[in-house]
Amino acid sequence: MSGQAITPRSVDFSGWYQDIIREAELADYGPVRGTMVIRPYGYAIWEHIQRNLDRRFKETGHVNAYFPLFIPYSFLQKEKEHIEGFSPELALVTVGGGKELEEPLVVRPTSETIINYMFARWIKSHRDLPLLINQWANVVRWEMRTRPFLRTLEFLWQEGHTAHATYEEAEAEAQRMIEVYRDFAENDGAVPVIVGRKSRLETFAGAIHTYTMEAMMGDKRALQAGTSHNLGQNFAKAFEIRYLDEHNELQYVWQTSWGLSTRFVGAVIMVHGDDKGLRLPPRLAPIQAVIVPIWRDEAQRANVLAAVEQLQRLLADAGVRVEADVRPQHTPGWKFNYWEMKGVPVRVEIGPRDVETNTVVLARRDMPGKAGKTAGVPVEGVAERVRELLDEVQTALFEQARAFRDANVHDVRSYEELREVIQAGGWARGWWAGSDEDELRVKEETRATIRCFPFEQPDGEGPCLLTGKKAERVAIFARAY
RNA sequence: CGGGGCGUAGCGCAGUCCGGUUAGCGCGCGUCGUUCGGGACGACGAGGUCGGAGGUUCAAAUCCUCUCGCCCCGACCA
Repeated sequence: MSGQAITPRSVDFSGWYQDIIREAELADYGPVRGTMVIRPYGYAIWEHIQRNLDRRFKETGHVNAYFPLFIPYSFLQKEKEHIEGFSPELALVTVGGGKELEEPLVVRPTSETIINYMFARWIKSHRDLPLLINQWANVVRWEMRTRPFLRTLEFLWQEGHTAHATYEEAEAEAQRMIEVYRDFAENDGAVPVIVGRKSRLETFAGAIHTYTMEAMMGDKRALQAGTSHNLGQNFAKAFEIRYLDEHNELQYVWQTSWGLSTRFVGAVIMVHGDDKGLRLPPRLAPIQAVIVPIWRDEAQRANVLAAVEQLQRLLADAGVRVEADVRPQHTPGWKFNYWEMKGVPVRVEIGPRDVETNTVVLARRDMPGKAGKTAGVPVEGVAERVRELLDEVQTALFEQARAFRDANVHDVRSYEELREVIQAGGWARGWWAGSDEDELRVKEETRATIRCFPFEQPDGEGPCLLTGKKAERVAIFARAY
């Protein structure tokens, strides 16, 4: 912890992002290019992401399991589009125990193949369906260009894999899970998202439909924050996953897969962070309230520390994740800055004046300086007040991010308007009936891609912004991470 | 993989063009003292194979060759 000021966000977003990761002690670079060490504070955020997602998965009937890291290379080749999509970024193990392996092993880039291989052995009857499984795991994708949390050679995620009797059930599941992600992102992460379907070009390798939630970062670039796929019967046919239906006839299952990764930590940083550091949504914050004591002499110190201890217990008993920073070597001012860098949503200050009046000072991270500070808050009922404040911060962060997002999504009617909006860094929304080639052309000329066709669509139809043809839906274009 | 930049103390950098005492500075770190309501101050101190290898030279952080790594911008992607 060097304690230095970080690069201002407006000067160099990328530099700012990296500074935050270092200064808030979220992660460090690993010795191998493109790898990162997730440090305890960063990992704690991930643990809260896990906890909140896992609860939702269980509530929707899913169970956790674990599948192997190594996958026979031949498994990936069974699904044509899947292998084509992933082969450029595979890590292969060719030597084991000092001997050349007969068949190389793939370090999983995702687990559809190995999980579906197992599904084929487990699914016999319609009574075995639906099969709803999730796994928490690491995966490896040999990316060219890496960035902490957003794209690393190895990352942590969860991947859900399900099998159903009908297309309709699988489709419902794929959409249910993107809705679970949206609920999590917006309510726990305070990250507003636009949910929709990917274009054919952007659809997952091996899927028939890919759903996504797209979030706008502080530099207005888009980030795919979670995806859900309707895999149709592609893998079922590749792995012979069949069941006997009620009429004693063999049927292929219909499947989904869905994932959300440590990338979401990057989203939280880039959506909420400011020039003072991280701003964590209370529901994901490892520490929700930090107590900073203030004293001048030994007598005051004893009194203040006694009050701090009492306060800490009050808050902890009320279910607030609280920490007291009693380190003697730092001044209060230093600690204010330190915990602001760490993004702790609420700070409780307690000094001699407060002890005398049996009050505390509360400060909220989302509002800068004095505006977010309230003095003279009675200790009596302080836990309730802190809990309310945490809810207020949670809501405020979400509203702020949503206002920013909404202010930067622009409706466009022509290619010219689209170019202008993209050039200015915003998101462009417009009627689209273009072909894959048209989409590629837009990408080549503007570096923007179709992020999704939002579920939320305007009524009626309109002329395609590029071709002028009749379009039945709008697409959102943006430059993305 | 193309383009650009950079490797000197934990972090940020100066020194490199033009070779020459014991390689500096700020922050951080340790001890002691004074401090403490928005990044305190003083004194003393610890910390370096100058990314690596080879070469040129009386002498290399500095010049030459090779090499490794990291960051940024592109193409590819959660």
